[in-house]
Amino acid sequence: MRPMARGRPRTFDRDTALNAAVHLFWERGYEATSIGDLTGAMGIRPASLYAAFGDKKALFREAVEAYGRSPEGAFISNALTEEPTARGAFARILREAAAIYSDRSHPAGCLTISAATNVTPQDAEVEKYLRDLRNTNLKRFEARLQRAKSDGELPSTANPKALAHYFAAVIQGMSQQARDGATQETLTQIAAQALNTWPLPDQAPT
Amino acid sequence: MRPMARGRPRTFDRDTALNAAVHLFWERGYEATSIGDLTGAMGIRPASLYAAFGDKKALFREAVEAYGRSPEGAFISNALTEEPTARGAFARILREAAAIYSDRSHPAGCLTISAATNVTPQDAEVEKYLRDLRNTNLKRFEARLQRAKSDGELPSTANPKALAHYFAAVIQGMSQQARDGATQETLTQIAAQALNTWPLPDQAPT
DNA sequence: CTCCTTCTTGAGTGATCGCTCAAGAAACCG
DNA sequence: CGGTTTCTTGAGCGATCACTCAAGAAGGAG
Repeated sequence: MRPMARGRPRTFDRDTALNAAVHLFWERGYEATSIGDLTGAMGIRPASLYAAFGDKKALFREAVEAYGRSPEGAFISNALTEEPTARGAFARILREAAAIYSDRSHPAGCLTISAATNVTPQDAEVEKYLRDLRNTNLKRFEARLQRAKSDGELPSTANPKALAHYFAAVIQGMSQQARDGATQETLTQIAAQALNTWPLPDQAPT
Repeated sequence: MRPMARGRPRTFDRDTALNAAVHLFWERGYEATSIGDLTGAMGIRPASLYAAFGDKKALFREAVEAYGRSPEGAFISNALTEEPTARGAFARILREAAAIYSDRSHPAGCLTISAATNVTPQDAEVEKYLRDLRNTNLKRFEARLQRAKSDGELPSTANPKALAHYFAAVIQGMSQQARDGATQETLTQIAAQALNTWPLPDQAPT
């Protein structure tokens, strides 16, 4: 049960403020975004931020989780669970990445890929947090491709782990290209080229 | 002519100190590396650093230039100028990237790709400096592929710009994978998969 | 030797970092 | 109404940031 609200109510919308933090972390990354930047964008004072979210690292983790629930952050998981074939899943992932990473209504590229690249040793746990997320996605890729191999969608010579790393690398490269200014058209061409390597299935016996 | 050395000579080796700076910037990136980190690794005091290199941004630019002259930073340019065919050049680039990015004798991945991903607005020029380097490499890729198309090495249907972005994305993804812990074997498999998409030449008339 | 130049040393600049605290304000409960 | 709880406000904490300065040290020139 949700306890009754007691005391002075919060004067700002927590989700709205969190979305502002997502935007800033997405654009600049963890350490390059200061508490002052955050309170400015969220429209609150530092003490309110700390009362509502804990400290900067806890706010960042909440921001990453919120990003992961948003359409821009969830499209990979959605494709993996919704598409019946592995090829369909990766084709959709690449196509949607091209559209989302270059969408100018939000920062370019992927927050999980680029928000904690340059950190001081004291924030190494933040870097590890995102790296673990990336490597978890890698394992999901590999598991989906292993299933495709077992199902016969991929040939018996296919290497699920190598293919998983390959598609992960292409997606991370597309994120970087988007942050460097690539258009949706260009990213879509990268995606199409990447999908050209999809292994042909075993020849049916004649 | 080199002017005569006057005044008290420098007590440290400038190139050795610069290499220490390269290593730190490569590992952590521009803003996550403090002057204190640098002076500690270089074995000098702040005033000596400023006397020898100017300010932090000038030191970073010198470090990037030194990286670009090192084998780890020059291998792409070397392959483009030394290999007679475009396919040979990109095959070599991908193969060497797999070896260099995962080499544990220095930080993982590519400095140009990862050293200025997360910067505050006041250091935006540093981010732009590396981005311009990346986009210059992209143009070199495109020019080499355009030449291959003119030479008939690539089919008349090939899209040099799209291929350039594709290979750049794969290389940037390989750098990220290396920083996330991928081994040389895994990176080599990514490289092989990427090269599988090389367009087949026009069929010779029969 | 003295003079001149340049580098090194040690201390310290103002600004910004993440974060906190005391006091006041705004809700509900009885 | 008073009492309790929680949030907001404004000021400011110690630490670290990039950077600088005055004084001294180490070389060549004359």
